[in-house]
Amino acid sequence: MPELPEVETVRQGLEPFVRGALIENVAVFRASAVRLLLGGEREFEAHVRGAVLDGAVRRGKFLWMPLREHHAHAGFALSAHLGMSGQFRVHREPWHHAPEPHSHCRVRLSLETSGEQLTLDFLDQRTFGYLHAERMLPTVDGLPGGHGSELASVPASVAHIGRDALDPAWEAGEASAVWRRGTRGIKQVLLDQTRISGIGNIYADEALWHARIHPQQAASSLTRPAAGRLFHAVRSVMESALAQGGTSFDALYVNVNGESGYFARDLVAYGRAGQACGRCGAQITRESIGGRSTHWCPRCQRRR
DNA sequence: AGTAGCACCTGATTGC
DNA sequence: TGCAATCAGGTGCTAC
Repeated sequence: MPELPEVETVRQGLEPFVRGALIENVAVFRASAVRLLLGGEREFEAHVRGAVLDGAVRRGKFLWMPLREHHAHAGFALSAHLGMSGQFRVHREPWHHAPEPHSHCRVRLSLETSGEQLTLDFLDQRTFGYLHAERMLPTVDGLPGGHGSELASVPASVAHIGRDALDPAWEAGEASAVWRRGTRGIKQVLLDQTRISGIGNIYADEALWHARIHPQQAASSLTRPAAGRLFHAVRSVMESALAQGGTSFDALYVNVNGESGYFARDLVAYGRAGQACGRCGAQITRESIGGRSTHWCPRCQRRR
């Protein structure tokens, strides 16, 4: 569910609350919502309790909060993946005055930051998301590991993913060289987080519509101009969505204050099967590709 | 090495 | 009304 614009909205929302915040207490309500190298929620709790968070960083759909260099926590981060339905919610009340945890609340943290006591909940209906306490590794290229930090390091579980779709130092030519490898259709390549990180099912369909490319066109056959159009379409769609706080269809995606995003109004392909294409008027088609429902205009996105 | 298929979950909606 | 089937923003492991 949450793709790059939604995760970035969450990151920006968390940032002011978690920079310099001390984790005073932790409660894990569902053991499988936390991971640790050696396992066990007790160990997770012991690991993060007493740590000081140093801001919020994102690469692709992965989020993390580095732990400030300080005795046991040096070189570690509290990382998170929202999966299909994860969310962070900030309550500006201390632990004992915060609302009863929601039935989907998997982990609750109490934070102390510049004199204010906060309660930070991690909710996740479908439980594909998780929190993780893990070691930071240096990035292979020495470049900053993620959006929101200058540090050239990423959590171990993030090390395998590709460049962030909004990485300002990434250029269309480099991206298309990465995409062209292999035999799959371009949509499946866009969803492969090792080739480009941050795109999910909504924005893949949206970007392909804007670039007028058929989702099943072999990635290896993309012309240079088509790859360039796609690269820019990915960025402009993601930037527009971010400016509107992301796409919310229901309560499963909201920001840290519980507010929805408004990009659903601007979707031109995703979820519009049977409706008229906004460019040519043909009916938008929907079909399953690689196990994901895929929407495109059969007239202006031709396979070549 | 690259790729397809499936497992991991809960809950809302659809159809009989 | 009840119940089963289907679908949903994602990732990672396994077996080819």
